[in-house]
Order: sequence, then C-alpha cells, then structure tokens
Amino acid sequence: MPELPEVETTRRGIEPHLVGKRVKALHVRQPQLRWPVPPAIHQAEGRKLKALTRRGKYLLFHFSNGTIIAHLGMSGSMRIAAAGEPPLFHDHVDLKCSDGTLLRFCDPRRFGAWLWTDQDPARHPLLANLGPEPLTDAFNGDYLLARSRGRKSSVKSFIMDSQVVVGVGNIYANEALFLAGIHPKRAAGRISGARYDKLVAAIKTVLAASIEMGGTTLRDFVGGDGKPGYFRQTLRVYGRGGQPCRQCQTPLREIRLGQRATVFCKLCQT
DNA sequence: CCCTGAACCTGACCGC
DNA sequence: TGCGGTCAGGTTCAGG
Repeated sequence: MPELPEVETTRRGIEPHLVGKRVKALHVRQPQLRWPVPPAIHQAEGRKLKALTRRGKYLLFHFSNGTIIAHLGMSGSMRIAAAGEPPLFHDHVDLKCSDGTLLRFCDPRRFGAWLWTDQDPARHPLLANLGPEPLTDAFNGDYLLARSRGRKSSVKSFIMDSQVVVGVGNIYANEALFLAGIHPKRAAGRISGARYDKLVAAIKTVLAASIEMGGTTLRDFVGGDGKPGYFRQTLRVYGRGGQPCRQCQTPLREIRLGQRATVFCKLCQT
C-alpha cells in the first residue's frame, strides 16, 4: 500500500487520536517483522506521546525517553480500532493508550518495522542517510542535477533511491516521469538541468495531489481514519500497460526495470 | 562509489 | 477445485 502519500495520510489520520495520550501498553503479537521488534519498544509504556512525525516513509512516535520508528513496508496499515475489538490474524502490534484509544498495526507480508531508539532518531542508521523530503525546497532541479552526474543507471531507479530523495515509490515514479515527458530508462547522468527542473515539479505535483486526495487506494488501503484514497482514478500510466496513452492514444508500454513494473508512453516520453 | 539482484513474507490471481 | 507460477505499493544487503 504505502508510498509517501499513503504514509502521510495514515499519519494525519491517527495523529489527532494519539498525540498527548499516555501509552498504557504495547502488545506485540508477532515480533518477526522486517527486523525483530526489540523488547526495548516497551520503554514507551507509561510515557506520553509528544508528537507523531514522518521522515520519508517512516513514522516517528516521539516520547520523552526515546522514539518508535515504524514503517508500513509493502502491506502494512495502521488504524484506530474500537476498544475490545478482537485482533485479526495479521494484526501484529497494538499500541494501547490509557484512555482506551487503540492503534492497531496490520501487515500481512511483515515487511514493516517497529523499532525503538533512545538516540536522536535522525541519526539512526535507517534515517541518517536519507535524501531530502520531496516537498521541501531542498529538493530542486539543481540538487538532482548535481546528484545525477556520472550516474549510468536509469532515471527511474535514480529517483526511487531513498538516498537521493525519499518517498518516491513505484507508482509515483512512473507517474512523475510521464508528467515530465522523460523516458524511464534514460541514464540519470545524461539528463539536462531543464528536464530535472520539470521532473522535480512533476514529483511535487503528483505527491501533493495524492496526499490531498488521501493517497492511492490499491487493493485494500485505507488511511488511519478508515477512508479510502481516491488518487487511483487519476493515475496516468501506473497499472495501465497496453491501454491508450491519455495524451496521444498510443498503447502504453510495460517493461521491468530493476524488478519493478514500469509503464510509459514511447511517444510522449523521450 | 555505483549498480544489480536476492532476500525478507503472504495473498491474490491466472492458466491448466 | 487444486496446483504451480507470477506478481504486488519497500528497502536493506551482499557481491561484482
């Protein structure tokens, strides 16, 4: 489910239910996630949640004595559940507040993560080397141009590299490249500054629009407030291989690039 | 440093 | 209906 817009939708959905509340207990039913859930996670118990922020696709639960670093992986979701609601098979973690509020983490594929750090989370190994947030001014055409020089890999792999920029997953990489008119296989190091300006604008547009619409609902994604996202209806290329380009009617091509489905228009993207 | 492919895991779907 | 193969929104890690 989650790319950055889905994670941000989740954050916005659950934040008002949790911030300022005291954690009564963390129930870890299945500790075998992307990494084992460390016992230290229980240090959050008895503490008040100071803030719930996002860095890339990581959700950060800030407490006075440390931080929970959570990730939704490929299939994870978080929702506010009714007190007393029985957990389903893939509901691996519950965060229960002293007022009865219940945050429930479901993740069938278990690529998600729940970790604890008592250091500055920004220096945690998983976060320390992340690129800029895509919706900030630090992410601009000059930056991408500088980072891409000498790179032979495809521009699509390049913008999906979280050390370059966070939050651009497979759906939005496909969409942004279409909007910018850039062929996904083009070598990152041989793209002009003007085209990178355009690509950056496209990435910001696509991500912002999707956040605005509550994310892209594929399969069963729902935000923390239980509402589905509506961005799917506006997808230009993702999931549309073989169907006509919305600009020129040419059938869209679908290939695999770095083991990921890649869809583009051979006429509109060069 | 850069790049590629494998790995983690379950479930849905397709063709036989 | 069942079985095997393929694919899925992410990310780290090992190896060349």
